[in-house]
Amino acid sequence: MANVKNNSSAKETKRRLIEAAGEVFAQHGFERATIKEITDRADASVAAVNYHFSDKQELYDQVVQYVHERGDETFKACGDVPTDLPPKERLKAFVAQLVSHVLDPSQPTWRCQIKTREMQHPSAATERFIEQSIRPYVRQLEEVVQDLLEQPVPQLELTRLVNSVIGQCIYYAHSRELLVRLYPDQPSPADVADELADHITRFSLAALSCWRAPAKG
Amino acid sequence: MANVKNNSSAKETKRRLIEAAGEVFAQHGFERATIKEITDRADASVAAVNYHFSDKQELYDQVVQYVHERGDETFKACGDVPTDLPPKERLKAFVAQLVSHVLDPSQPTWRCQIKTREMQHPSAATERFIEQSIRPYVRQLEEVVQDLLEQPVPQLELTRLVNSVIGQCIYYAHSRELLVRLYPDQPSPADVADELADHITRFSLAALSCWRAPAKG
Amino acid sequence: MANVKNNSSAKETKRRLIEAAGEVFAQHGFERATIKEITDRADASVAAVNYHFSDKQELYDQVVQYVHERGDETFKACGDVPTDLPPKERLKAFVAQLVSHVLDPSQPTWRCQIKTREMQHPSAATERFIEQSIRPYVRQLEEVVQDLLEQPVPQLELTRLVNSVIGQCIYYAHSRELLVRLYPDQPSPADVADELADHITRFSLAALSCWRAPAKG
Amino acid sequence: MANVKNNSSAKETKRRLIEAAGEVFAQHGFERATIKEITDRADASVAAVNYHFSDKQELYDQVVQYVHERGDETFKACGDVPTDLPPKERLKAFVAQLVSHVLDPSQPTWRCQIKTREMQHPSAATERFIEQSIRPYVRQLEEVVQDLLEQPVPQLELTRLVNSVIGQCIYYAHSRELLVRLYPDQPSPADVADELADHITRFSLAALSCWRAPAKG
DNA sequence: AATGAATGAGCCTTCATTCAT
DNA sequence: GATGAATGAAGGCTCATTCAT
Repeated sequence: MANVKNNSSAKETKRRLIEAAGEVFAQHGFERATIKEITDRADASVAAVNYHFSDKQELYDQVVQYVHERGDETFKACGDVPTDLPPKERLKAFVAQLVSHVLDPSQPTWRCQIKTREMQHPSAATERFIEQSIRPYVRQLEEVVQDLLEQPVPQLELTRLVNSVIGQCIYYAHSRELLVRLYPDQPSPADVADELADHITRFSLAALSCWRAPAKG
Repeated sequence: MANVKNNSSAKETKRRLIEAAGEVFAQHGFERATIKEITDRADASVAAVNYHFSDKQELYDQVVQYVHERGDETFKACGDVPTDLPPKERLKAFVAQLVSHVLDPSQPTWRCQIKTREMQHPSAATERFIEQSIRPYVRQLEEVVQDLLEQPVPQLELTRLVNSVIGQCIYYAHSRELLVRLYPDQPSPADVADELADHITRFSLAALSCWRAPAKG
Repeated sequence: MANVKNNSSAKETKRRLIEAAGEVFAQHGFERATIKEITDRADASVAAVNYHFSDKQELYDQVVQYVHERGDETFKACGDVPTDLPPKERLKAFVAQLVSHVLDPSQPTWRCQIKTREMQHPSAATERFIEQSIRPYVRQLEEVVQDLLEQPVPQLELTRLVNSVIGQCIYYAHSRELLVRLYPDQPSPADVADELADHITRFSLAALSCWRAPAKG
Repeated sequence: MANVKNNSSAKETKRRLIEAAGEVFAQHGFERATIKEITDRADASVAAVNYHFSDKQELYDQVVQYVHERGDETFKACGDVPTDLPPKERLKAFVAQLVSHVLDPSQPTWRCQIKTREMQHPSAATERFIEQSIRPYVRQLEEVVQDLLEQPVPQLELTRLVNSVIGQCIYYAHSRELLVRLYPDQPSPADVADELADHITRFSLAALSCWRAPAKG
């Protein structure tokens, strides 16, 4: 009674549910998250989830979908980095994109947490995301790295070089909780994403500029 | 299998339960893991968990404890790296220790998974582990990195340099599932841990040898 | 029987549950009473208890509440006994009210049993009942007894006189099981409540009319 | 280890178990009482109960037995009241015995609680106790009351007169919790058992001395 | 004689899901 | 279109009891 949910069109309700589900799934994980908590936050009834979505699972899937949409944009933006830029600039752009993507403080925290969870146990939607967004990104990054080297290197070595770059970036997202504890007095990574991107770029450029192929076996 | 419970001392049973719990917790996470599945694998009754441990939670805690014991050994081993070794050798030793720790193929897979989960949402036991094992390791690594540089750098910069080294190592553990999908044809990281450690060492040494302080502002 | 759940509004279901719970709690006590037995009698599923009430405990509390509601009416009725009636008549009215309250054969047996249990280990609801219903009753009874005496008596003595009256009444409720065994051939107290009230009134009037203060010390 | 239970003969252990069980059964009731709590208090292992007694039930029965033994003594003591004493003195003695029995402060509290519980739901042992101890007591009390009256009264009336006497006594035991709440500032009944016995005797004597048979119909 | 180890039975509770309205 | 009412399934936990030692 007096449950005035103004402009509660079906779409609006679905959006509220996804938003709320994102928070709850991020906080508790899929299993521990309860539909009741989600619908409470979304100001809906428990039956609403099974009405608008078929399942708890289906709701989760759509949350994941929703999370990846932003990622798609981010990574596609890398496709727009002009190919005629100097390789150093291109590396800088790629690193900056990745760092700002995983640390973007304008994004609600739960998106990053969902993404981290998904990367550990990829669902179908995430596998698609890997293929459609991450793989092209990695391919292009490989090109950039190869351009920065004096001579061609075999694929395996190129992959590892790229991994070294990406690993530095992802670390701040994956090990967030560890870093908070190890360095409680340092600024939160999300607040200095620019500085970190700059640091990683310089570290990687330094390494690549001095790179020598390993002596075999 | 192994339904022989003849020499079932209390300790033996507890060990079996922890072992089984490790697998199940790693596979499903704390919530989804059921005591029944654990006790089935350990060939015990569900009540056994509440007898030997008081709780499902207490069982999980002891699993975490058990996991960290190995980690303690690994990281303490780094304390034994002779301090009079050349800095390059020391870096190599530290990287090798970390990589082999997170990828150690002789360890059951679930230990790594539990550790990853714990690092995302550290329990009390993990917080202790961070303080007692990881922090000393990081401190020493900072010294090594500083030694490799021509001149002293401020703490924040030193921290980020260390992060760049560690990030490369952890990446192979954290993004295991992603890497499997991106490079289905490449050897599993765990099988070439030595090569990876070598690569990361060389990449980091190259970067540090060319390192220049960032221009301020 | 009565498996017709057609007009099953929420209130109706709650009522059925409370009714059934009353019987079962009375018969077995809180601990031994099982939700299953309650819901079986109420023709509901075990989960219904946690839906309509949150707890087994909450259900019990509401049963107690329900029991006391009748008591409230009874004792409040004593407030309506005209104060200008002769004291003998007022005593008779008070005794009759109390006896009929504790023995009321129109009430299901379980109400009395619950009340007895509660009086032995009062819950919060029962403490409220004591304050709101019993204490005013006792106060008024004290006045009546004082009026029946030739001269004022100290509070402690007055209290004991009132206790002597009340004790006679309650005995038939508290020692029901004992009386059944001692006097198997006598009519059940509940069936001769009027006679008992009359007897107790006459016994008490006789005592009070001859009452002399005790010799001190 | 170092579990020095000096002089722990079998009998001694049984006694400790019964003592502990009495406390726990009194506090929690049969169902809620756990063997673990009992054996903890008795400094024994949980298996000891099933070893020394066969059952939880059997343990409870022996506790009841133990409780009634004291009652037997008390009530049998009434048989020793000289029959040639004046009826008033005999009444006084009977009331004093009953009051001191139910309020005896030298007895652990739990005996009274167990007894109260048992009177509400008599077990086999209690039924025996009723027959062997209470019935003779009531018989004798009936004789005393008859002696105090000017003329013979029918059995039913005699019974009710006796009930009026007994009811006053038992009230202080049964309604202990109620009295504590109604009169928080008055002395505990157990501490003034003598005064109460005196009061009840005088009240009853006053009533009986003025007693007139009810007008029939 | 006494107990540590282990368990089966049963209970309360939670939760996703269904369905009549 | 949306929900209050209700439930089946399953899980964690407690506890009296058993048994080998």
